[in-house]
Amino acid sequence: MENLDTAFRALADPTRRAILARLALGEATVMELVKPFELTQPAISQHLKVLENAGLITRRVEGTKRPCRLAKEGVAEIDHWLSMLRKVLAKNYDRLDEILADVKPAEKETKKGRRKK
Amino acid sequence: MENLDTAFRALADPTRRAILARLALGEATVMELVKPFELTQPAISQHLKVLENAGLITRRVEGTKRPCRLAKEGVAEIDHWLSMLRKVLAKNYDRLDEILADVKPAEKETKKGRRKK
DNA sequence: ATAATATATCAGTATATCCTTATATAAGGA
DNA sequence: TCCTTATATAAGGATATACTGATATATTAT
Repeated sequence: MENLDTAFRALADPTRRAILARLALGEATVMELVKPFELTQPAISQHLKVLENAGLITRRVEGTKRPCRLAKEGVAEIDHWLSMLRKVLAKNYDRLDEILADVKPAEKETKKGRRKK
Repeated sequence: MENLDTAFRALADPTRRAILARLALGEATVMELVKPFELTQPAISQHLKVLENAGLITRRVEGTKRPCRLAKEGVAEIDHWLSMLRKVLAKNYDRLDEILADVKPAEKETKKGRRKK
């Protein structure tokens, strides 16, 4: 699942998350996305490339502008993977906790008392 | 939000996602986690450190073993951030689409016809 | 004590990432 | 046509990552 690699790596950068957050408000051109940051235009363009490759945004051509917007599918894919963990944590975890709660008191004496020095 | 950086970066590696998937089935020790991979034990230990720092797993001490398990909170945090995008994409996007559908036909003539050469 | 097992840490290396400046390309307007 | 604006790409440097093999540490068994 190399696509998830790309997607999660894309989300690992605060600038890129901020860009996505901005795009959540609606389309924006590259220069509009540059403004709020103390970064150069090439830097933002490179971030946008990363986001596009990750399937998290799409771009239209409008004259010399390239308005960007969020891509449904990309977010959905990530979401899908996370839902696996989410389910486990929501449903099974409590039961697992009980199991462990049972195990812990019975835990083999760990001899911490006679540690050297 | 430096924590989200760490969390998403942790998820960007397929080995680490596989480890999490394994832990979704229940606790496992380091050596148990090493087995399924063609990686050395130090490699897995390093991945576990990354996952722990990201708040995605926790570890108990049990004799010489360090059983690992998923950490609810970490997943929740990521989930929380993603829900922002999810909401936008689920609720507002269609409306945005309509707006853009309106704009597009009115889009300024882009003169693609007279491109050089 | 000594050895064995489970795990962590260190040193080194290859590759990737994030930024910058400089430059290329493409469209729109004078 | 020439100039400007919007964006992309290239080159280079600093830092981070993902491994490996070697070694350190802690716990348990003998």
